[in-house]
Amino acid sequence: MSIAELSEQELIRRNSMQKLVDMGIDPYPAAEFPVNTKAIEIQEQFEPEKNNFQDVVMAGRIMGRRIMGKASFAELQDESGRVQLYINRDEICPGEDKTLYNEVFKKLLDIGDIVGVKGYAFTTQMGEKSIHVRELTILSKSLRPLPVVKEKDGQVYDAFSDPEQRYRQRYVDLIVNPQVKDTFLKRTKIINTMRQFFNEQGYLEVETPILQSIPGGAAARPFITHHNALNIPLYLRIANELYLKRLIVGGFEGVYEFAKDFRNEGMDRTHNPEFTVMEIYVAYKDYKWMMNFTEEMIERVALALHGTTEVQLGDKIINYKRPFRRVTMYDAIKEHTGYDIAGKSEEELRDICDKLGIETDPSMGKGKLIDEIFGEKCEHHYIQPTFIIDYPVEMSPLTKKHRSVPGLTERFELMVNGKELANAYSELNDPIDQRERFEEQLRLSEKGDDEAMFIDQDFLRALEYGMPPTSGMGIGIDRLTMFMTNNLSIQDVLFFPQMKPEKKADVVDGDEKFMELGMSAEWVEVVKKMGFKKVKDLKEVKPAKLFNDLCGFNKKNKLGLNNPTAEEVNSWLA
RNA sequence: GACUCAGUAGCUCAGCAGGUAGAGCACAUCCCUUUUAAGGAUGGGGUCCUGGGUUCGAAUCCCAGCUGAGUCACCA
Repeated sequence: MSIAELSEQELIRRNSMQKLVDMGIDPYPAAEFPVNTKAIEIQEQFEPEKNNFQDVVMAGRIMGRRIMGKASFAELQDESGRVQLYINRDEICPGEDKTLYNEVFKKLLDIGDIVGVKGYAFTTQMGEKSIHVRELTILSKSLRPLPVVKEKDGQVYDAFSDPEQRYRQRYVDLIVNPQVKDTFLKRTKIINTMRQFFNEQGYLEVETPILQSIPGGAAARPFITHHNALNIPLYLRIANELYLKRLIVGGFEGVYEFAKDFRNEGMDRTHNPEFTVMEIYVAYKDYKWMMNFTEEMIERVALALHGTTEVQLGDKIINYKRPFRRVTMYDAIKEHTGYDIAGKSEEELRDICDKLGIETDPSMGKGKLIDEIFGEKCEHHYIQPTFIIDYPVEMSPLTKKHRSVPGLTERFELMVNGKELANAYSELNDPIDQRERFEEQLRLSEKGDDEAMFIDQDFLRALEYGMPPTSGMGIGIDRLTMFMTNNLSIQDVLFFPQMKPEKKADVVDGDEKFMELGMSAEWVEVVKKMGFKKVKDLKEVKPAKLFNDLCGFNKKNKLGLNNPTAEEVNSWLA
């Protein structure tokens, strides 16, 4: 990287690093630095009268400094939080040589540097628990200035808040915004709580293929890739449902997977092209059992995270205390539109849609029409956790037909805050019925429904061997995390949300290419700083304009260079 | 994909009846007490997102593009 591209502060930090090296201090030492205390332990457990923490070794990042003559304070931040350091010149430099304090600490260290300290805990006159530092070790020099976020009385100043930068440079976001770190700690706790719940029941955590030759188990546009050795197309999975069911056929009675799925569709605050779903399948159960299981799981997650079932979400409080309300889809539609759609034909449904002001198109079948009515008129009303049950068969090609109501299936979706959180069925295990449903999907596809499912012949073969009655459930982990951590955007619960790639800097011609034109090195730097990255770009400018701009730049930036003559500039561009 | 808003110093943001680019923090030099959004003094730092246009003159007005956010469309 050429000097011209670095900011003043970056140059200063690089110089500081070089000075450290010149003093014989390695800015990136290799040796282990064994730590015995975390910041949070000092904050929570240090008591002066107990005289504990008198021999601590800590490491972390310097997040703030207050330098006063021969004593200073600094904020050390480790994974657990922050603790104040007290550094006294004559203690870290007992002899005549005060270099470590005056030079190394005061001048060469910066906010963002990673250091190790040895010392003892004490309380300052202001009453803050702190570490009295006896020994200071540089563990890693930081070459880029970190945003400095300050806070007083809960008020945050100069927050690092630009969403683009926060998502692109999540590492910076995590360093300076503690609530961000907290969200991700909670995300892991959600997953751990669920995993523990499943393992207690003896269910088996499994892994199934991400690269699939038939993208099945859901209706969505897949990402496509190509396998060279086999010379076949492969798809990134849109769901893992069909593989988990194959394992139930194989004799496992409870399997689950935390799975990344991929869908090549639009992105917004609730959709990312790759996202995490947990799917679980349990043999000899039905969707009623699964409802109880699901609400127990979710209540448990809420309690593990918050110690209560009541969780803030935006301006609402969601109460995850079970049992959740259960409403059939028909009742939901009756409740919010006044129409009883039981037994209605496709034509009648289309008519109802017209009356409700819902747009339809001819490719929509009965199921799709009902789905539209529910989505437009009902879904957003279900703020508190509610199971919507018994979906029309047309919308549920993998679901067993309802045991008593014709035209419906044994399916539920869990709605929270007006959004789908989980989806579950009594799984269709009748291979003849399943084949017919797939063929119906094929007809929909030919009719123009581009999200209809493919037929997976091997899956049908598996069902023909016999799958026990099974209930399965899938739950969006990203969405669950959003609900449980009060984040309204999926980007805030993914470490690295998908972004358009940053424009990579244009390729820059080497200095020597410019110098071949007859330019001196100092002017090459000026020309590059003015934005000419290639010799070619330079040649496109009129010599007179370049001459003017060069002299102007020299003057404006007080470079103090001797201006070239117009003839010289002419000769460069010749 | 459509519309709306935004892009100015390392960070947060002012400046927009067009007339020499500003503040706070951060940074540098100096003073300093166990200080805490530390304080005081001085100073350096900018392709005002990019490219066109209007104009004697554009950060500011107009057009196009890039990136992001929001709304909608699409989408379990």
